[in-house]
Amino acid sequence: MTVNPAAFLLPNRYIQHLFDGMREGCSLRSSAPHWRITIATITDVAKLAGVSTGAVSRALSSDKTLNIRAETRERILDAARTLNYSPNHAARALRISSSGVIGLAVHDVSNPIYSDIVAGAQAAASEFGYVLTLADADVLANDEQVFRRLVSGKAIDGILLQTVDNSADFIIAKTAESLPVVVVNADSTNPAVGSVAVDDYQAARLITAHLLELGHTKIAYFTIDQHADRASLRLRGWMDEMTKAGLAPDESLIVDGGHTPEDGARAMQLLLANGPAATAIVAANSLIALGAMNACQLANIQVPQQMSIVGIHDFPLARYLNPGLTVVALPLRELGERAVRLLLDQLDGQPARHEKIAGLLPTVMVRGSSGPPSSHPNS
Amino acid sequence: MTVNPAAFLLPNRYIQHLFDGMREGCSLRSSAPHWRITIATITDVAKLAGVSTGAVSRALSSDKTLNIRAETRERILDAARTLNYSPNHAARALRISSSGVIGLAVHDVSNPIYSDIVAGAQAAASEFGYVLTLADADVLANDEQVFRRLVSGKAIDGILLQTVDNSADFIIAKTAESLPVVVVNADSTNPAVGSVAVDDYQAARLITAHLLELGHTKIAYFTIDQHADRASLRLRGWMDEMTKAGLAPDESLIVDGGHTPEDGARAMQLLLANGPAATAIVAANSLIALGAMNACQLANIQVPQQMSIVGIHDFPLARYLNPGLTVVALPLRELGERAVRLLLDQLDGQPARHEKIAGLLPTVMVRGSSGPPSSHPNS
DNA sequence: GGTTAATAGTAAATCGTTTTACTAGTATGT
DNA sequence: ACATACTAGTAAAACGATTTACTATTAACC
Repeated sequence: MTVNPAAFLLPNRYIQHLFDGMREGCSLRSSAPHWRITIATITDVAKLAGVSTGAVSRALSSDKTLNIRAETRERILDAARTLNYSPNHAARALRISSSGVIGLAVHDVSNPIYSDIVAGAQAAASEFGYVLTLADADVLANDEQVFRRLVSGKAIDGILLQTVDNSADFIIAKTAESLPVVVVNADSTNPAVGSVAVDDYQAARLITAHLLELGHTKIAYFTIDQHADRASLRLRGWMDEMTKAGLAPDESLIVDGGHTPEDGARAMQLLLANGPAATAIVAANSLIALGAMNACQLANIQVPQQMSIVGIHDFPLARYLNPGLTVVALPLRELGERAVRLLLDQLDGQPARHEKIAGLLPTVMVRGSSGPPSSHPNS
Repeated sequence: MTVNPAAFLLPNRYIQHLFDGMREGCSLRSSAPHWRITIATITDVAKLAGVSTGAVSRALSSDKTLNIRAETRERILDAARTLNYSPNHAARALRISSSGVIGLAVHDVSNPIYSDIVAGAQAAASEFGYVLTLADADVLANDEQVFRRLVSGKAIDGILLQTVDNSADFIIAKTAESLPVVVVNADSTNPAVGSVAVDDYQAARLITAHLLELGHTKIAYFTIDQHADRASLRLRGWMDEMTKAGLAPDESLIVDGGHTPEDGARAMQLLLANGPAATAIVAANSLIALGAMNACQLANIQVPQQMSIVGIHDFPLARYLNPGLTVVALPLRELGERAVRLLLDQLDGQPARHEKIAGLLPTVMVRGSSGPPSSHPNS
């Protein structure tokens, strides 16, 4: 969310070596006469070095089975550098039938909940020399052409799918027949489809425990209407933690939270209108929590003095809310990274795996929106 | 920022026609034996229809110069449907030397300020049958390999660059020699590079006018340290509007605002510590405004009663802040769309153009963070 | 009946790589 | 002197689409 201050688009230190020796004079067959620089092909390099294209290809990829004199190798490398050669992506992809591109279908790029996943995937992909193409899942769903071009046209080697509900099971299964697929933060029953997930259950328990420690006993839960499986894990986390504390979770404390701030505000109004006197709320996602907090402000209910509100998942702006939103942070960046690794393993021919991110536990970020209940001795 | 409620990943209605007729039985030469479905090539279609591959290609692209019987054409179309054929992306790209992919180099996908641009570009790209590859500008800058693969490898047909400062001018010029380039929300002095920008000057004037109308006379300005040219336009907008109102803009009212919420908070503390008694602040970007608002809360200064704060650029969470942040909304979605159109025009061989988005004026979104000054009769 | 024109396609080159199989030439061993 | 092995590469066939130039066949016209 914050801009990296050191992030120049293309810093000066980059300029030197990148364009050294780039120049004209390569084979001219571009159909677009207005580009001044023509891109060198492997044939240009071969000619300049006085060898065959095969030798160039094998030298540049340091093929061990190629017998070549050190001097010749140097000549080839020099020629490649001089012409600023880099293999044509399409030709290479066609020959080796692999594009070096992986797709990430995401619902809403601007949703802060997903941006960490994207960042993690981006990092892991480029670490392994892959390029990440961000496809809008809605576009994919609505535009058959684009989807076909990507999947059937072999434009991508594999795809990371972020599902929001379970209605896509069939299509995932079908896609997985022609392409490696990993579903992100969802469980997959399909053995051909890999999956990674964070520990939603633990996260819900931890954040509920935080409220219990503050002395709350009447803790409501705002559900999320997406990710059926993930949602039930979070709900169960709240339930189990309540039960463990000797508080039988009251059915009336569970409110339908939707998934947007607007939905969260509605849920809050509902709770205030006819619910029991809850003193705290666990929202199944932070956007819901945000809406709930907003509704409290409109209804003149002090947060956290009269109502503590916490969310599941941290996002960069959460600490700048007034009050700052207490949340449990999920390792979503790591989720994105692991998803890419899983996909690359499948590309290597390994069977699909199902992982849960266990190493990095969810952590509670205490901010202003949670405090002891007003009836509690601490208050 | 909010999730589109209708956004299933791949809705059921999509399933029917997409995979109708997908089946096995095509030519088998996949090197990965664990994928059950092999993708059909144009040769498979030609064989099934009993024609040459040339006929298939020309029929599917509805080549006008092809003389073909309606019956034969039907047979070809049927065969393509049956095999669920879709042209191999790499082969096609190699032959026509155009990938159908455009790159968008963005700094921080998760920055809410940029997400509208991405969404607009995404929409426009897929409208014209292009795929958008989101490249992280930092990765591009740090990883020569990736950049070369994209640019010199012809993996993308053109690139949209979002610059943050002017240090990249040289590299942009160099890139523009081999690829069409459009810089987004920045001015370009290079005639070979296209550019689109919103009306930052008007935006600053409008939001300043809003504060003046409320009765403020001591309006401070928090500068932004990026986008040198854009930044000065915003500053000039504030200055001119102040001057027009007969208020000679006091130099001490201009504070260095940085570009993150943290920077904004620091600027606020500086203003409070030794500045004159400003009653309102125009922040050159909304993240700065957010930080400033946060600092006020920590310093126990009521917003907007004791201090009005407004920002330039709207983002989805702005209305859920407490109080909601008054901003001037920039047509950034349109900016992304126009950038893509400009790039596609350049791909068509048209010269690079420089556009300012004039049709859609910036609009002031009044929320809770701005109000009349306490000393004003209205208050 | 012979020329021209339209119809209905096809054959083959091409895009730029990668990779397999092969070939000269030289060196080694017996 | 002959077979064997090594060195230092090369030639050519893919990969899957597009496109240009061409070819049969039939029809029309004078």
